[in-house]
Amino acid sequence: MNPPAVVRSATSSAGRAPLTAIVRDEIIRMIEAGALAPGVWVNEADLAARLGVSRAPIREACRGLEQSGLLSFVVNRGAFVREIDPVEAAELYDLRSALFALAGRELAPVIHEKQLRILAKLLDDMDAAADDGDLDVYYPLNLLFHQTLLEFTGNRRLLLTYQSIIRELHLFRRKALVTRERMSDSNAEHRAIYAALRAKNPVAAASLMEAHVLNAKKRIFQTIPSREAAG
Amino acid sequence: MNPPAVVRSATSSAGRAPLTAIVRDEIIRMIEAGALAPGVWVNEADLAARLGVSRAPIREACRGLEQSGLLSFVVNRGAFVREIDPVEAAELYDLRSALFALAGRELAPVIHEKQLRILAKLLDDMDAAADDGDLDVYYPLNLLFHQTLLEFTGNRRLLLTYQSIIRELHLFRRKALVTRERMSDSNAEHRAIYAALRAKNPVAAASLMEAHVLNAKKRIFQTIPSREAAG
DNA sequence: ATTTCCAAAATTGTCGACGATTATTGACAG
DNA sequence: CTGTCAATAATCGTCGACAATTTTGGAAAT
Repeated sequence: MNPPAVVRSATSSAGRAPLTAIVRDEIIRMIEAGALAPGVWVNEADLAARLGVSRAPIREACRGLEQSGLLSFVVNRGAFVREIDPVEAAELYDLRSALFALAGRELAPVIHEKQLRILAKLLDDMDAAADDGDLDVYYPLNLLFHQTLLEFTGNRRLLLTYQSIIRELHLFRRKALVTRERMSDSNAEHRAIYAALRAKNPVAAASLMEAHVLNAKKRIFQTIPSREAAG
Repeated sequence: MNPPAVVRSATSSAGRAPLTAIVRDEIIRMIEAGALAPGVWVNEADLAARLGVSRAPIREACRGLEQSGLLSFVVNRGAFVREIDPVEAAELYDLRSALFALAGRELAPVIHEKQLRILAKLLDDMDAAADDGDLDVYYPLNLLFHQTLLEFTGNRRLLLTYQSIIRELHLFRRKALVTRERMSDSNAEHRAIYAALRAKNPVAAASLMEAHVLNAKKRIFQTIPSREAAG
């Protein structure tokens, strides 16, 4: 008999975290790592065995992930990682642009020096990565830059909704053609946003941040769709 | 006996809907009907007995509702209807205003005559209700008007996100002081929105719709908090 | 070789059960 | 009368089991 996987020790001291939460995070991790690609079927028994738990916490976690748009259930066939088609991806980009603009409008009046320094550091790092043409460095920094802006607003709800949309958008697996030039262009937009925030100009920040997301949308859809979706 | 692949309708052939979905809808209904007030504990065994099912579908449904912000789980104590505090309510209003503005921006360029007539009818009905000072008629019409605008955009994702926020906001149970005058003011804003849409002016529509939600926010927070939450 | 059919295997949806944790009751002391 | 604390009851989180449904694999037929 296989010993239970070492999973139950997330918070050891007090009452341990419910298995459902652990499973939920693990599935999210697998999706983001690519171990669970869009369209792929989620085998409950298999996951249960691998995590050393029963199917109940698995199913509860999947129901949560269904609601957050990462999984979809088909009756008597189980749960599947959702596939985002171009139409829905476009809708998600529009949503994201509106939320990002809102973040800018809320952040500009209240941003302070310490926060600006953190952003400036990220901008420099991204420029360095762009000069090297190193997407593996640029991409996470880019995500972090956006997320940091959202966090600085102090609007918890806005951050959560934004993150949820980003996760879903991640299921739209069309790779944009990322060139050194595009990274530089993108970071130039970041610097314009930074300037508007530093100037504490809500209207400019909102406008630039909205445009920034819509430009990203354009770049994705201008890229010729690759033939890799079929499995 | 191989039916064409297209008509795999979920209605008749494949038996009944999963219990989880039924339970989920029932809990939502109870919340909206006030049978489950914010802060109230959701008794799993009780619900299971009343609906004639086991606890498994109940728990799965609750996990979904947790993710959509209507319930919150406390370890070893179960699920509770969430309570929205003023801070979070304010955040939700801001989100809602951004989404409503986006709807206006997207709808204005594409709205057509048939849709405008439907809106005009709603406006007239709301004015009638406002003249009568009948909130019980005005309030549902008001909800319908907003939802219809979202539907007309054709942006499914936007509609879903908006509805989710509205549901959560419903958990912030502070009653605004609704007078005949306020209903008239509100509907005057509706008519301004209608005019901007009819003129196919995205900028004006977005701006008016954003302001409309922010005015509603103001009205809620100007109302003196009532002593009814505790219990 | 392809299609049709049917039994076997796999999987889902749902249920009841059990230990662990939390809430409640009620005796008892101050 | 009030507060403490143990015994009891209620509830949660989790598990394994089972019927219904779907998928699989291969034999039979075209």
